[in-house]
Amino acid sequence: MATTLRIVEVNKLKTACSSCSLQELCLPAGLSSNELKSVDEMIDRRRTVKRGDYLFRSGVSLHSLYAIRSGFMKSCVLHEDGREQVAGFHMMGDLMGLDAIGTNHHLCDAVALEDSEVCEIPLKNLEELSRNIPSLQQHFHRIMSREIARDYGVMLLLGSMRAEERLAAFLLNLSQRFAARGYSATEFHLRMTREEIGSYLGLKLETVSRTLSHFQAQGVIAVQNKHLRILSLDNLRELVSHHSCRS
Amino acid sequence: MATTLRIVEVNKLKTACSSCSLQELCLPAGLSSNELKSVDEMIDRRRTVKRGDYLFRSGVSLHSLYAIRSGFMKSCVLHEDGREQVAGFHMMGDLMGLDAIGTNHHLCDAVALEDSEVCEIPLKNLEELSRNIPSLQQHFHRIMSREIARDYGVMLLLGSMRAEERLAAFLLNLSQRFAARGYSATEFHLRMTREEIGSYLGLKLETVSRTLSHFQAQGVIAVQNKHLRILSLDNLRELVSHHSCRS
DNA sequence: GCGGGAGTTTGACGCAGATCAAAACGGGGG
DNA sequence: CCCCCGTTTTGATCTGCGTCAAACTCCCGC
Repeated sequence: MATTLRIVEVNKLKTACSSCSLQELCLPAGLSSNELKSVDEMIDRRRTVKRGDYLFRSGVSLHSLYAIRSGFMKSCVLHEDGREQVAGFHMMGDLMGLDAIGTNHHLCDAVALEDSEVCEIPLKNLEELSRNIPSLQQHFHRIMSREIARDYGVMLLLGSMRAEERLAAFLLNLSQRFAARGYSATEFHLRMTREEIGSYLGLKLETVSRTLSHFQAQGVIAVQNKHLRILSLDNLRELVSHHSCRS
Repeated sequence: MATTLRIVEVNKLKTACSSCSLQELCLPAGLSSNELKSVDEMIDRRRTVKRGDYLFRSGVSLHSLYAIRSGFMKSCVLHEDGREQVAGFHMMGDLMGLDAIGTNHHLCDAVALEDSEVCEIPLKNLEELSRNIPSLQQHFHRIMSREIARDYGVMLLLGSMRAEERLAAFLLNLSQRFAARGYSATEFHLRMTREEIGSYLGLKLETVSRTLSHFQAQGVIAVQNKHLRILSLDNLRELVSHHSCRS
């Protein structure tokens, strides 16, 4: 894995929040046009991150939160002994950097899995603005809380599911998230490698590959390299909790 | 496991935040006495929860966050198929219920592992007050963020550690948290069963028991039933990342 | 103090998934 | 267009932990 720390800044060209198609993912509903204007001003700048580059690295101090406008990223926690684990995959509308507020230092790496574009939101600005716009404050709290909820789901997955269930849950989760963004729920491009999937799911890449092949043999999905088509969402849902009938 | 839903409310007897020994865990430093007074008023009431009782249950709507004043609790996420997993253990100074802000419904059960006392903090009050007291706002954000950071740690543990490492990490974590609260870092009472530890760590109770016995045989700890003494914190630290020398 | 049920320990065995290995594939750069 | 290297697939074997089972301990209520 290349370890170039190349962070490319491109345009200040501001696509205003008010005209952003991700508005309803990113911002609370029902902001007045005045409030929208304040939010626009809060966004520091836009930044592009090329595939393979870091948006931020573990250990560096927190400057801003980042809302993903386009592209696809992963976040990786690292253990002191060099072990590394993918903590999440992030797509348009997701907010990154929340884990760093507590200590003021990022505790995971954020790496672009394809060329991506993010909005940089200085935490100070967000905090100040949310003091004045209650619905923004609530929205921000909800976003943080949802991240906690997501993490609980991952813990459940890692702690009590077998390989097939993990993979099925993973595919369903991607499916839902793509669907929520207006893309197909049943056909999409996996932007991460088998190894990254494995790392996220606590499995080895061979197991991921084998399990995908197995799903394909069962006619639940069709995979060809990174192109994935879900043939039966229902079967996939059954797989999530079907295989282990123990306590 | 008894499933009585018995929530006992006892006294409104208010131990003011200003005289609470957990103040520095719970609240930001440097509040004026006026601000402290506002915080006092924000706290709705105190509640006691008997060992085995629920503080809140998964699915019910969020009323308040709960700060633990004394005692020990666990939170359990449940999967639709009945599987259940311990998502965390919580002690004095910890804030519970953060996962529910996103959906307004609790997504885990909170159960007392010993008689406990909590402060009930209506979310609305907290939000309003933190709009007026910036340091409180920041503090709250930090607390949520730290929960996310903690979850990342658990994900790392569940996704990439072997049984010995998990248990060692778990004991070290308890040790640190007790120490931070002024208790012994090397000698404490495990309030949870082997099964609950296992559930939290993604292991079976037999594995937990065996691994503890193994640690004892190595002279790293001394366990007798729920009483635990750490004989060498350093050895324990080595165990966390020593055993697996792979990528 | 005594009985019983929940919690714990320990042993024997099996299996899901890790590990090792090798071949096939694919796509990006020259 | 072709080469090359990173990725994926598939097979064979190994192993850590789960599973099943049985005995033992500790409380708690009577």
